[in-house]
Amino acid sequence: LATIRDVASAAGVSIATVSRVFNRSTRVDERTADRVWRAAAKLDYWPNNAARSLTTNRTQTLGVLLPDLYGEFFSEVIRGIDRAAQQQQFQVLISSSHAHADEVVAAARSMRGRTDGLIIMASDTGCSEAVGQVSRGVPVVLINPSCKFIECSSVGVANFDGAFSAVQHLLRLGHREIAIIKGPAGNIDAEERLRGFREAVAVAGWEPEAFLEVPGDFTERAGYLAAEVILQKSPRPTAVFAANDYMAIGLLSALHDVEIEVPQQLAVVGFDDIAMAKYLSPSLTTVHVDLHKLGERAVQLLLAAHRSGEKENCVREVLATSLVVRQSCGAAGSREPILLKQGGVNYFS
Amino acid sequence: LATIRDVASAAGVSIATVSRVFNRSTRVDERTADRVWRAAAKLDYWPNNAARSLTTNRTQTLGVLLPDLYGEFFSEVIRGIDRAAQQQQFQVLISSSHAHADEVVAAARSMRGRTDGLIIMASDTGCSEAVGQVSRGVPVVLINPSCKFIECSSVGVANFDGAFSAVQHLLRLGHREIAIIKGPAGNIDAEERLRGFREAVAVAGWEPEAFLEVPGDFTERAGYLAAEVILQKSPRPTAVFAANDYMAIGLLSALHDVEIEVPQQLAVVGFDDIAMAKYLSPSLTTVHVDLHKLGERAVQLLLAAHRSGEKENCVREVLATSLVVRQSCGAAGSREPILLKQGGVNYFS
DNA sequence: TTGTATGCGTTATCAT
DNA sequence: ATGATAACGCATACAA
Repeated sequence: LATIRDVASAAGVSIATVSRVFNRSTRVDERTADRVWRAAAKLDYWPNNAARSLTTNRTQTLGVLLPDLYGEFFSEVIRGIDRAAQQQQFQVLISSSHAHADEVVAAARSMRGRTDGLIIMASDTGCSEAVGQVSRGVPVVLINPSCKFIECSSVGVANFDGAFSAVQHLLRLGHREIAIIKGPAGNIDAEERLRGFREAVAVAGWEPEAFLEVPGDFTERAGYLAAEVILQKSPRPTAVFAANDYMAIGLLSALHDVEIEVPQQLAVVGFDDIAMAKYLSPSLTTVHVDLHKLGERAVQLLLAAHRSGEKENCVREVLATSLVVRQSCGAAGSREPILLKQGGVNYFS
Repeated sequence: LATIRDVASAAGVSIATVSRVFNRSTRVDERTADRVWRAAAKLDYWPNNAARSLTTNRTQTLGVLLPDLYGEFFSEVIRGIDRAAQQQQFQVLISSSHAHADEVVAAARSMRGRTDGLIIMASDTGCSEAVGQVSRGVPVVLINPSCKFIECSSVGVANFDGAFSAVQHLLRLGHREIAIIKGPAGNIDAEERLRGFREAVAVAGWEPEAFLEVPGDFTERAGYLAAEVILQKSPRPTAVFAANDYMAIGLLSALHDVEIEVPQQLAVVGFDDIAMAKYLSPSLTTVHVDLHKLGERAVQLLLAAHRSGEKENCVREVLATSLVVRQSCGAAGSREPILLKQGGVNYFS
């Protein structure tokens, strides 16, 4: 593989000139530059990024640390990250399966020297020191921060508000026996959504303690298994708020299997509005979250910090949610003619 | 940020010793090593990977070039790649939105010096020279190779076989008017699936020319719009083979909107078996592809080439497909009790 | 406009 | 077992 020296000698110039041509740093004589480009093309030369970042101390790369890659949730966030990064000529170094604090620290370390900054998603509480330790050297942006006390920019989702409005909607429809399928313990999103559920109940003048809370872990399986608990309670709930869509989907499967009609016999609401939600039957009423934007904003905050010399004060953003009323909660919900509603534009964008 | 020199002086040793401790290369006196670890911990030191890879010429990173990141297809492939890479202590550098040949070349170049190898997915035909040019310097593995003539390892999907068996199934159910919604022109997957469709028809003793072929581009929208064309044809088709699941989903939406019953009035079969397929109503009969394994095998082939000094002969693998018969094609298909079938294990793994 | 020379943080090859 | 030092490929301050 050709180096800058090969090109220099092939073009009859010094390596400094070759460097200048590739970096467009100083004015170079047009004919000299031309010779350089030719030589480079012939030798199939392109600067070695490892060497380049060693001298410049910039990598044009940002690292992304995720707990997992499964499902539409992460998929969409990554897509947002990738697009925003690409727009700024940045590359993306991904590393997943980091649930615990020590794994996050290890992954962050192993990226040292390869990234200009880190986007970390660690929804499990107890990652505080981990992030604190990591964020000393490199600018860090948190997605769905699990701790409010860290000095670190972050972008999150209005979990509380979303859950609150979803449950409020059920209450307004007349439901008085509402169950929740909770997310995993120690997960900040899960806890906030639970808080929103309880608050909506309390504000409506009821006792949250009287409402059934079924444990779950954000997997479809948990939603499926929750069905039994819910159906056995007496008086039987007339509505269920699942803390995420996958659990709602599992619940719908179970209800289908035991031939319980949704929403007539049991109303169901989810959270996240993954792509699948509108294709289910009945289509799923859920809390919409702009996951793409979540990733995009994380990148923008990170690059802002990176450019301002990392000394900026930390910025904390929270993305608003909106309730998407479909069929699974009864009443107003209807199956929308999916495509026609979008007009002529490509609705994938 | 601390460097190896800081640690060396803090521990009262030379930088060579620090390097040795971190690389476990030579035997180092236990007490000396201990001093080094302590000093490193105190200074929060970790080797700079850019510098390391400059001298070792290894990056422990593999690059992934994709045309897009949208949808479950890419999501699952990436997940397979990430897991396999992580298992081998490799990191993953992602770059998407590379539809055209020149973009692939540019992306590959911009990764020079940061990766030990490249996984490229460029299903568009005409990327031959691009890949040929790229694969000179770095080991490359192609996913769904668009050209059989390149000297390069690859792992693909049995598109032809999958389409063939899907259409054969429809023919066996008695359908004689079958339409296909095609994938984008120039896409190798789309072309192979079309070929499988035609061949199945021909083998059954019919004229492929007499069967309706509706253009599409793998998007849901295309499937939705195809409905009109299909329903207007006379005699009206009794079955449709969509070249991927997203188009099948779009078609199902349209049929729902105009109140055509599936499968009674029109049978539908898809391709890919994305997670959503089994939750649709009716659940979608489709050709299953192990996308996770696709990514995994790509990594394994790449690392094998990387370790063997890149001089190995190219290996070409093709992953088999299997038809998953559900409700949308009528007859045998039934809605399976999704979770119960999986037993007690976590079926996400 | 162009060339020379230094340093980036490491690993690896010699020494000792 | 440990230390000195030469690469690695490039950017850049300085000199010409």
